[in-house]
Amino acid sequence: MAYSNHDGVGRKGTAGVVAPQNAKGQLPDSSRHLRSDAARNRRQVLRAARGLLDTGDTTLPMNLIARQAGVGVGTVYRHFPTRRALLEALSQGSLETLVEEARLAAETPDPAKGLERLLHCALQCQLDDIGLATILSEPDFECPETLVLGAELGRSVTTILDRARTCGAIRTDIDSDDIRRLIGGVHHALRAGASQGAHLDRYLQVLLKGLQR
Amino acid sequence: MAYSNHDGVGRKGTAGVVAPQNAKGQLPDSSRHLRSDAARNRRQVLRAARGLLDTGDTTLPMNLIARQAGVGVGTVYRHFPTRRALLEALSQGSLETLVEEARLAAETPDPAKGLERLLHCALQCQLDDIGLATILSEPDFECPETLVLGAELGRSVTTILDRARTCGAIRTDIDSDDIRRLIGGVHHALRAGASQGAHLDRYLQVLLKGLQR
DNA sequence: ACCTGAACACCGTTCAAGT
DNA sequence: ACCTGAACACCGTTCAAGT
Repeated sequence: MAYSNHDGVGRKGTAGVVAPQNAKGQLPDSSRHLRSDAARNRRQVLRAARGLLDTGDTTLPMNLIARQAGVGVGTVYRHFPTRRALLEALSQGSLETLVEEARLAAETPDPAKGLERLLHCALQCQLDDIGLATILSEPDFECPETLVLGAELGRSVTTILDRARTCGAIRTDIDSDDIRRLIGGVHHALRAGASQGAHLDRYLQVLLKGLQR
Repeated sequence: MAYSNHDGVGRKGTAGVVAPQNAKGQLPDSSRHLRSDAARNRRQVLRAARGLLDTGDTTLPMNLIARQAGVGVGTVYRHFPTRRALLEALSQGSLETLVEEARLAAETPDPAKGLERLLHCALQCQLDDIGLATILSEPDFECPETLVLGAELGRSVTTILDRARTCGAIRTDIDSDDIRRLIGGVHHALRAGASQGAHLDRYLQVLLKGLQR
């Protein structure tokens, strides 16, 4: 995935080659015009936060992050005024991946297949990055970049739903926000047990069948 | 509901007439053999905690509870060694209600109707008491009383599933723990939006249809 | 511009001292 | 038996002082 190597640092497993460019070869807005020491601090903060998140700890204590990143707390707050902002920066790569997948899903010839593809990918992305799940569970974005991405995601979902509805594949009273919430619910159900993603296919089947007309 | 007036104090709305007996006319185990001042402190702690929980705040800060209850922190810890224990005591009444409803659901002649009744009630109970939702999302109970109730609930759910499976009403690869997780997921989905329970019927329909063979 | 870290309020948890 | 609350470690957040 070309989208994982911007400044959000890598997620668990990925080796963390931090390139200052996104897939379009531009510096992300949030890192543009940063003094080099500031950029470095920002990366360190994100790296530390990512480490904590991959632990499964979603609380992201600012003081702890500052300590692990080797910066003052104030620096963390300067770069990320709220925990939400930090979370959005951490998950930007995952969100970009999901947005791209949703776009592809919306282009799938068979609308039912497109919906299935969308839901599967959304679940998998949230399982892979709990930060993504966290920001999607509360859909008011703080950062301009993620706001744009979220809007694009919403449009793709709406497109898929419209097409699936038109061909009678799904019930008519479900909108894109319902999908967001239901996917969040299934994700929650998947996490609420020992074997995290082991039941993904089964629960996904339940959701897909449940959405049928 | 006869089960709401034990020592768990009332939930939101209920006027909080605290009777020291449960529906069977016995003192709950946790309040038996308590010195009268201890019993009073326990009630005060539960009352304060319930107030916080009804705010929607599920964090239940022990120090704050102690302050609001007018007792020392140590007293809170003495009665409730962990937050989980406190949560279980708070939700015992709701759990009893749900257990009773599940028993009735298991006796419903039509297994499909029984399942529908069970799921509807489980969702409604969790919407009514977020404490119940919290303890059910992590099914290892600490208090003997709630442990027993949880086991009984599990048996009813299993009974309902067995009967529904036998008559071909539902898929064969869903067990009672799946139901617990999926209900928790739908509950989560319902909370993830402005209008809390407004979509209950719709999401419940999705789940019920999804569970069909 | 940006960074630092002290400062203050607050929570978690324990435990010695009380009645 | 039971209660109190000081004590210590730690987090959230701000902000004056620095470079």
